[in-house]
Amino acid sequence: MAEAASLLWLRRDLRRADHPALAAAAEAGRVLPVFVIDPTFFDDAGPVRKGWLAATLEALDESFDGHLCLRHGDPATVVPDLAREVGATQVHVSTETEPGGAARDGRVRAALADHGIDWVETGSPYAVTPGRVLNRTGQPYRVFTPFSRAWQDHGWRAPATEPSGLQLATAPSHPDARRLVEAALAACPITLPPAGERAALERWTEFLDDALPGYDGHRDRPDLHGTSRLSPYLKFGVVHPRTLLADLAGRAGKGAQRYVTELAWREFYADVVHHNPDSLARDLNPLGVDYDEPGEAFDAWREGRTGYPIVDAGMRQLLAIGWMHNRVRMITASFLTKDLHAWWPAGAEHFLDHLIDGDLASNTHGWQWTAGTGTDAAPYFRVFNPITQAEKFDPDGAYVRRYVPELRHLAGAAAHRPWEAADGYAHGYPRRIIDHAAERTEALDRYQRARNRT
DNA sequence: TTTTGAGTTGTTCGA
DNA sequence: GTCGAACAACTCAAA
Repeated sequence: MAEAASLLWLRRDLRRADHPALAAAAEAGRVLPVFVIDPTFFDDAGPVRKGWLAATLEALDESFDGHLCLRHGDPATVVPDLAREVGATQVHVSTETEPGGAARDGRVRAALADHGIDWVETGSPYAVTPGRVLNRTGQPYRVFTPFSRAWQDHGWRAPATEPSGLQLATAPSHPDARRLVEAALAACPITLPPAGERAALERWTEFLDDALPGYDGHRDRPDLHGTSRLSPYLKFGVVHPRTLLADLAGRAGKGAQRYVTELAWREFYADVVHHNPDSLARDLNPLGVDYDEPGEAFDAWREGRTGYPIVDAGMRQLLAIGWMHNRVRMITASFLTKDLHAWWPAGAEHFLDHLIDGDLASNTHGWQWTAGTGTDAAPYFRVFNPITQAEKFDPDGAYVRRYVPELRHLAGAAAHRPWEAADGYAHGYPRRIIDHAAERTEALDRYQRARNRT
């Protein structure tokens, strides 16, 4: 059943609202929305990431009234084949800026050109497409704050209006693709948040009403619901940052400004990766520090049994719900890099495997920030103290008790120091695997030695 | 061109 | 308990 239509190949834009590429495709006539499960990316993904993608795809199919076409295979073959199958002369996409995806798009575009099919890019996953914010000498920014100012000065478009009278085309999904989605849902080891656009916008509305005024003060508190928890939706473009920025524009106050700044971080790291694609695999600013190979301590870190309550709570939260509070990401990352002296990619990979919001650019550069090898001119002496941090940001110990049952008998902040309680280890909580003060000194020594070598 | 000020998220020590 | 200084040195941006 061939019907002339434009293809809308969806990737990191799994939504209907505020979707410039959808609007552009609709202008050309009927639209066939398609998602291609690319083994190159899919096969290596962990069960949590696969599960979240699958749940998001199901919600997307529902929002397209069952018209989402699922295919499986190399997009350079699958997309041209599908275009010819339905007689499409245009393939519409949102620009992919991440290096791996951009390289793939280059191949798909070339394959389409062989068949005389047009490739049309409209919009990107960012308010400002990476590469567009430059300083006055035409160079990219490498420091966040100036970037953030220039990014806000640059500004962004108003949200795209949803095309009226959208005509959807139909093409059968591939049985393999359907099976993979169903299998991914069945194999997902955790309870996922509600997937899809409606759930994302409901969460956003709730956040605006309840938490935005206190966001600036509460965003650092893992024991509170002070953050928007929209990152899993931003990851697949279920909601676009421009939509959020438009909602924030009418709101005064520190909370709104702070949220804009947090969105700027996401855009900054995408921009840094755009200009430095190699920094996904290598240190942006190598320091030449000696690192230890991952061993038993690394396993203890991953499984949340380091004996440091806030670290273990964070690592267990990650495994339990596929998400970790940002403050705790920093604490656990500092622990791995500074207390256990591991090179950051081991930790970054573990995070990406388990986070439902795992974003390559933000994750990689967040880790490099912690390791002191990224964009920030990080003072080498910035080593997080897991106890001080816990007492500051989880003052009542509620976060620790939520994820570490062995410490639930310790009231208040005492949960952060089981070694000081007579019954601290009564319920099997592990002893500390390292001494923080000693490892802090060791980390500082290693950074010092590296500096002396250069 | 040169200079100056700033840089997400910290910790410790000593007064 | 609280507070300010010290912990180095470098890059970047803007005046």
